[in-house]
Amino acid sequence: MLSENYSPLEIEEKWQQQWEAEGVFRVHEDRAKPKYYLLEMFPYPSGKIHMGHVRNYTIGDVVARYKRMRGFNVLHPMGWDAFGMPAENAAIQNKTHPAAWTYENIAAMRRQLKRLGFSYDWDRELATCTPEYYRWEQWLFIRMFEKGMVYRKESFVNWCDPCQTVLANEQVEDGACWRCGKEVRQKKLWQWYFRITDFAQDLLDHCDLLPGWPEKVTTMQKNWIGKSTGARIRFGLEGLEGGIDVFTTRPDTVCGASFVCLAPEHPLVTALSAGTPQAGEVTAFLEKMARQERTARAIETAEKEGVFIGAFATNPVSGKSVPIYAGNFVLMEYGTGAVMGVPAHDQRDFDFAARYALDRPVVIQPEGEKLESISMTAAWTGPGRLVNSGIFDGMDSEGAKAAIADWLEARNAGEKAERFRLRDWGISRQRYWGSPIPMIHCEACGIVPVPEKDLPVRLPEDAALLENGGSPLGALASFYEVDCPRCGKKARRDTDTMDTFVESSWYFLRYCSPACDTAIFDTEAVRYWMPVDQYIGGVEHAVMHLLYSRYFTRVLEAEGLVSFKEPFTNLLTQGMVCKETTTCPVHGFLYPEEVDFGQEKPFCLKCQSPVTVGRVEKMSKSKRNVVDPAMLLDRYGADTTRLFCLFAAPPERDLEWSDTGVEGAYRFLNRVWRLVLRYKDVASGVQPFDGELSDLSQADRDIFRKTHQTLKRVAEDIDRFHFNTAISAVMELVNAVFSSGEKGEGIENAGVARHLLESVCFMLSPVAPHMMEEIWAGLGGSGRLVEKGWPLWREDALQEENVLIVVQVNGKLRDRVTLPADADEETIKAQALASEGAVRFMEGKSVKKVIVVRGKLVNIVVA
RNA sequence: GCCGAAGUGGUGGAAUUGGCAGACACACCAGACUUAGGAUCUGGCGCCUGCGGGCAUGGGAGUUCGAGUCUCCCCUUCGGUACCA
Repeated sequence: MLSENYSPLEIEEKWQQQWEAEGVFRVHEDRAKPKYYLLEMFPYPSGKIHMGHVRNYTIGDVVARYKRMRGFNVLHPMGWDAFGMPAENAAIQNKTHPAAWTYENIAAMRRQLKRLGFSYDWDRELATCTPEYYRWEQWLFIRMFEKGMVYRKESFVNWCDPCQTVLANEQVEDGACWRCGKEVRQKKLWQWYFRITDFAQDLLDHCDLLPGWPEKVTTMQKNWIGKSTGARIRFGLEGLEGGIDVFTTRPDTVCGASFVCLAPEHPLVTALSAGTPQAGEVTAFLEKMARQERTARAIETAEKEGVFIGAFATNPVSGKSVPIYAGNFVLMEYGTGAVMGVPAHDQRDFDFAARYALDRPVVIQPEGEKLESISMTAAWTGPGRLVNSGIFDGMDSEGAKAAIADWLEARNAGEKAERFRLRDWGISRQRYWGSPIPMIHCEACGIVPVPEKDLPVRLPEDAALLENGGSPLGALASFYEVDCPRCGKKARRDTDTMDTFVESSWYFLRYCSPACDTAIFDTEAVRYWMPVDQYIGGVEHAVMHLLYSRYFTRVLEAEGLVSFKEPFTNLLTQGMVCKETTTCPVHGFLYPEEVDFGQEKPFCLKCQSPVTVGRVEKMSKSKRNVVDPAMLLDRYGADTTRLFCLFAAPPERDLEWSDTGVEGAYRFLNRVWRLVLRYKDVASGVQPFDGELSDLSQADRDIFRKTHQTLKRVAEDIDRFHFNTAISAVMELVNAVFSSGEKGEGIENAGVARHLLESVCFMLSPVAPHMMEEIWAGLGGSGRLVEKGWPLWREDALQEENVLIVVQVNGKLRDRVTLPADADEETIKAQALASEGAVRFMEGKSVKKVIVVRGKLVNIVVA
């Protein structure tokens, strides 16, 4: 039944069809079994899969298949994050419809994923661009609106010109758009916001309650949420009513304030400077600031710049009068938009004071040092004792923070305060290919949600997509002209669509009951499957997607729709797939086929210049260092591709592409095939050996023992996601069988051979499922491997008869002795002391101490 | 600047708790089989060596009978983040 040669393509197609026909990966809630929800981040349907997908989904598939074999009821779904701008851009370029483009891509990528043999329950497939999906997103939006969790406001937003849309703060990287990389500018716009900041504290607190997440990711989330603890302090306005609120993390330094500085956008700047001699200068400064891009202002490590606005403030603690400035380094959107300037104890304030010749009184004296205002070259930001601070003199800075805040609170001039860096999530997008926001603007009634019976608000198919600009829905009268659901008068439908990150913030819940058309999800199904036991994806989603998903889960919990706060119990962030780049001084990055590597020094085939075979970087089209998975599948098949991805590097680390590495993976599978051919006749028609070890010959006993040891090692390695060492353990076993066969000691006992072949088959089946299925069937096995239990190892069969004991003298390896595994400590010690190597190095010295570690080593300490 | 992770042969990487550093693989070298080998099988493969051994996990100190692993300092690389008050 097994063919002479391993022919992957034939085998793979056959088993993929078989699995599909039998529906072996279909799952249902089964309360008899423990559940395991395994999820990989779903892809954007760009058209074809890349190596990053292959790696991500291979890791997931190994775990899914393994967990099934370990008796879990495994939910392993796949779907499409299908809304987004590439579809729209492609539509404009190719004159197709985004929907057509998207569905074609989905079909193509589905075909590719199927070719890789992933064990998905395809019956649960979903695409976020279908009305069946986004209908529930609109439903939830309305529910959030009714509870005040979503609101509308006009403010400055990040605007990307090429993409013609708004970006959330999380979507701006280094002042540039996360998708197209172009610089982002600020624009004032009416936008819908999710009140994610309401959950800032809760999201932060639970970062420490996610032991299954990499610390790296929780740290990034904590930093993003960015909580600062300090105080709000109210400075009085000299000669006027009211005051200026500043936020500071260092209330202990308040007596060292020598100025107050406002953000240029702060309303008090114009109000206070009006009518003063400085008014003209202030206006000029504000105009200059307005002209400068706000992000540019933030990016530049620009020199501090400001202007005195002609007014003075009163320090509520010291009573001192200080000048008020407007300055470029103060941000309106953080804190209160105003700061107290303490030059001696804050570096920014120090720089600003240096430029405008402001005082820098010292109010914190560090231990064992004496700071002098005159001689300081940098601010002292460490701890110390308070000086020049009136009644607070002598206190330590840490204690003074609370004391001063309390003192201020008692006098109604301030209080302890907390600030978060996290801002509300702006989700309006002025684009077409997204979920319409289900709201109607009525002149009489204000903002009115679309009634539930009218959901979904379908995305119209006939919107015109314009090369540059304007919201496509905003130009489509048939879409926006509606009657107010409340008063019936003419009203206007909201023409923005939602950020596509909204769809990916709850898709994991929808997989539990993807066909449910009466609710966002079936409560019972969610109760059974959620939370996701293991989530796998790229670390690039550490902030955006993972934070939004945690937020959404909290919203649903607050609404009583789910009974947990954290959607993902365990998270694995896999590394990138990288490859070396080749650069020509004239033509830039080159494709490998544009280079002649045959010469001593490789050169560019276009211009003959010598090229640099450069850094190993993430595979990307622009760097021209991509490997197309389709090519691998055609050449080696899915099993080899999967094996390579798992063997070449541990999952969290970057995987460096290697042509010869793939060859190696292919070679190993061929070797396994030959091993099976060698023993399949002996092993056919018998049961795996399960008797007494003493009934076996020495050689068979060694193989049998090694097989059991390998079963244990592989299970433990997969449990902790060390797929590379799991595979190497099987390689060792295969090597051992080959080399014992070479010595003329091939396996004699048919049961031992059977046990070996079956074990190899089970152990490799999560990695190379097609080939193993073929072998299993060829050996006369019944059923499908995923439905089988993982073979258990026998404790008694793991035990070695003899152990190798390392003999050290003063910690250096000097000899090795082989002893029966059950030898007692005295025997071990005696044998070690008598060993040749030990004797030689102990000569002329006296033994001080002998350390015996049973089963491992003896260390003889001499002097 | 701040936060985090990582530095081990020519290369990718092993080494659950402190206990033989370099498993497994790639590359390379040699042998066997062969008309042939880019197939297969077998063996070798950290560096130095006077063949006794010595030195080796980014560098330096420390703890320990014993350190890739623990502690402290420093260096490099890669991520994240930044006038956040």
